[in-house]
Formats: sequence, C-alpha cells, structure tokens
Amino acid sequence: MERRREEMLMRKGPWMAEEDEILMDYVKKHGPRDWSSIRSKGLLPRTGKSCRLRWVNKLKPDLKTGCKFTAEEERVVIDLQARFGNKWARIATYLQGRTDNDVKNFWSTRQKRLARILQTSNQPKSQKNNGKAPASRHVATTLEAPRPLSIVEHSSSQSQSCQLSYLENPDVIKMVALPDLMNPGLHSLETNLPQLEFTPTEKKPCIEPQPHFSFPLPHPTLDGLPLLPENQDLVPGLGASNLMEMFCHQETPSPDKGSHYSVNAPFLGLRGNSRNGGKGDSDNPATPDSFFDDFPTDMFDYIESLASSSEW
DNA sequence: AAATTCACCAACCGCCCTTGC
DNA sequence: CGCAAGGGCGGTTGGTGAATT
Repeated sequence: MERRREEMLMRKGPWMAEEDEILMDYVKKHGPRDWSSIRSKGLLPRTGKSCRLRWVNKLKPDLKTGCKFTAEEERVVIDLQARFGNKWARIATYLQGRTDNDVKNFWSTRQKRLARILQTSNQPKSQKNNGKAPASRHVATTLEAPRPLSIVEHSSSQSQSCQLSYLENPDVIKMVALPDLMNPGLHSLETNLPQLEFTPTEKKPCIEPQPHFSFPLPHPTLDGLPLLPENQDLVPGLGASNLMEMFCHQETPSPDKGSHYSVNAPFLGLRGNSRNGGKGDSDNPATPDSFFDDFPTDMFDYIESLASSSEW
C-alpha cells in the first residue's frame, strides 16, 4: 500500500501506453506547456521534465520514429554540427521529424564508431590480429600513420571518385591515405576511394545561400549565415605544404615516434564540449577529439564496406 | 548454439537560463 | 534585486536486439 503510494508519487523508467494516452490527452487540452501541472493535478506520477521529454521525443506528431537517418539527413547534421557545435536542439529544427535526442544519439553513435576505428587503427599490426575486435572491422584510417599522411590538392577529377555529398562542401581539404597505410589490400582498392575528406569548420562569412541543399529549411539562411558557401575547392592559398604546416604546426613528425602527427588545426574551428563555460561552442579551445568531429559519416560507410570486404 | 560486440534508442541527470513573485 | 520554480538542453547511462565470431 505504502509502496504503491510511493510509486504513485513519482514514476520513473519506461512509459506505459496508458501514461502516453493521458499525456496526449493533456496536451490536446492544454497544449505542450505547464508540464509540472500534470503532476500537480494528479494526472501522472511523472515530473514535468519527464512529461515534456516524452512528448517531445515520442508523442509529438510527425516524428520520424524508427527511421534511420537518411544520407541527406546525415549530411545536414554534419554540416550543422560543424557550424553550430553540439547544439542538438538547434540542429534538430532543420530536420523535420527529428528531435534533439535523435540527433544527439546519431552523433554519439557516430563518434563512438570513429573512436573505435581510430583506436583499432592505432594498434600495431601485430596486435591487431590478436585483438578481440573482429579483423573485418579493421580500417585504414589513422593519424598515427606508419608514414605521414599526404595532403593533396583538390581536383575535380579526383572529386568525382569521392562521396558526392561532400563535394559541394566549402573549404574541402582532401587527405589521401597512402595505399599501404594500414593494409596492403588497399592497393587493389585504391581506385575505389582511399580518400578522406575533412570539412573544416571555420566560420567564414558567406555571401550566398548554398543552392545544393535540397531538404526543406525553415529559413534560407541560418541566423544570417548561408548554410554552405559556394563551392570552393580549397581554402585559397592553401597549398599542400601550407596545409601540412597548419596541421602539424604544434608538433612536427618525429622519426623516433613513428611519424606521429599531433593535429592541432585552429583553422578548423575546433570545438570543445559545450558545458564548461562552453555555451559558445564555436569559440572553445580545440580538443584532440574535436578534430574528428568533422569526419563525414559516409566515410565510415566506405570504410566499413572495405572492412567487410573479403579482401581484408 | 552460445558468447560477444555493436548500434540504436529511451530516459534520466545536472546545469543553466528564464520567468514570476 | 534576489530567490525559487519551471523549462530547455546537452551529456550520459542502461536496456535491447541484431550482427558477428
């Protein structure tokens, strides 16, 4: 009795269908506001926060629940994350039917995948086959390379072999992993695309709206910033040597460390996590991880398609 | 077939901002 | 102006099912 009463005081955990019904009914009558009064009126033994969250993430009409992010949505998230940082709620406003939680989860999964990929790649070959991770998941992307990564200029002919969704991205810097970087098998796959494009996140003032966006946007621009600037294959004046300097200006490759490049590229607009004084993510100091935030997700698709290939 | 790994998702927690008194 | 409550948001965790070994 007492226990039941306690339960009634405040419920946690998964929502039941009846609770959903009550909440829906409440929102129908009162609108999505005054969440705390749901509890105070004795309608549900849930906190206002919990009610709001449930509504926003599950009950709100027109949500794309259960649908994976499309390639286009992924691209939008990547672009907007580069622009806004971890402002999931803001990013979500540009994705119809997606919530901040959706975007956050998508991004988190992507980050974990990348972290794992990098970790796996950083292991010496001798360890790799002994590791618990399946061999098929080994990938060929790393910043701790046996040989330095080479950075080449973008050219239209090369770009055609790349993920199309990134070709219109501004300030594209293409990093080409050497074919034998991690796996000799890459030689045979070279023509397929052993190229990784990095999207710098420098917040440049843009003149014109990006015409390539095909998804519906609430505004033609984002807070006055066009979503993407016009095509610019390269940051003006950034030749390969300049790029190398920018990537490696903090620490040059040391032979005894096996050409380990410590990447610190301020021009990328690196971000830190938002909370610690980080309300303005975009001007946060760079963090080691944040560099990788700008990896396109389909990079992984490509990598994984390689990884799952029997050629590995 | 069992164990392990991974991806995805739902929900909670804590911090911060806004608002009302 | 200061305080408290409510709400918004980002980070994190835990559960579950699918995929892989």
